[in-house]
Amino acid sequence: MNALFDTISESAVDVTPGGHDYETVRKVITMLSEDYRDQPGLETIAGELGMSPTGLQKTFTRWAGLSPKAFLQAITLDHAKTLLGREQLPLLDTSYELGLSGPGRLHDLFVTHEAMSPGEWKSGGEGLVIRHGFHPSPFGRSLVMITDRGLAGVAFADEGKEQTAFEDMSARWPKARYVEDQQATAAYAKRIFDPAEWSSDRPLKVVLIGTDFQIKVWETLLKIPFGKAKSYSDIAAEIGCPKASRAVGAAIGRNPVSFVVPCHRALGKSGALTGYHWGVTRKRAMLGWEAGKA
DNA sequence: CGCCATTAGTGGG
DNA sequence: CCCACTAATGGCG
Repeated sequence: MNALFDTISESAVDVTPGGHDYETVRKVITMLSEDYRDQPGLETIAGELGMSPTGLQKTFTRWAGLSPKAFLQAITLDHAKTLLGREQLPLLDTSYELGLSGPGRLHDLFVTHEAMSPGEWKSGGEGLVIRHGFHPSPFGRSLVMITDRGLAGVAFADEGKEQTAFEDMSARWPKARYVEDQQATAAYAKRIFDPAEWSSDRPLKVVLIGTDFQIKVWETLLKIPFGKAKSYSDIAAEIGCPKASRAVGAAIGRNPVSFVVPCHRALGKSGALTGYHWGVTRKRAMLGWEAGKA
């Protein structure tokens, strides 16, 4: 189908250069979110996109692991509420102490993290060398940033907006030295977006650069298992600041390592998506995608 | 009831 | 001052 298969091959997810599948999915999600009152059918949507219903069906299933109908089900408010329901995590979880995300679920992205202290990054990343590159992902083009201590940033850009994403990220550590190095970041991209690469044997090293409060919030996000979600207020309670849910939201919004630190798994108490730094549509896509793999 | 819109309280940066 | 929150309140089918 696509002759230009790149380094990330043989996966069920959309890893085609340019993230073509995601582009289709993004449009569908946008349409559904706008017209959710009058439930456009598969035919209508396909028509709008200039695709055949079967073609759309195929693209969808390849991307999400779900039929469009099931996907629609997976991104409703109702489903989001289900993600929030039940299941309290033990407050002191062993895997958390080890810095692993999630209690041993087979297909989860295992992460070891290290916090960079305020003193170290306060200078705006002075002395820090950050290598970066863009790569296709199931959620559009992703910008991956690494230091010699591990992964430091993951961002997303729609077609043609790469520069914006880069500026957004580099503004966070204005004094760091930025070096383009696609070769180095490609390995990370592959690890991050292909579930087949997720394994506890070979944890992904992440360096979290933020304030104490932010780090606490991000660590809490890392404990939310794949395919689940928590409300901002749950997270606030868990870090011992039950009234700070709004501040939690702000901290989550500053998470520099999107997707890896699963900020898309934070929802409003009602199940509403409420916001996402790289666009609520992308958040909806991530939750739907996880629903298809969970 | 249920679904908005508005408001006040809130804590971190 | 800004903000990816939330519970309470009041209006309107």
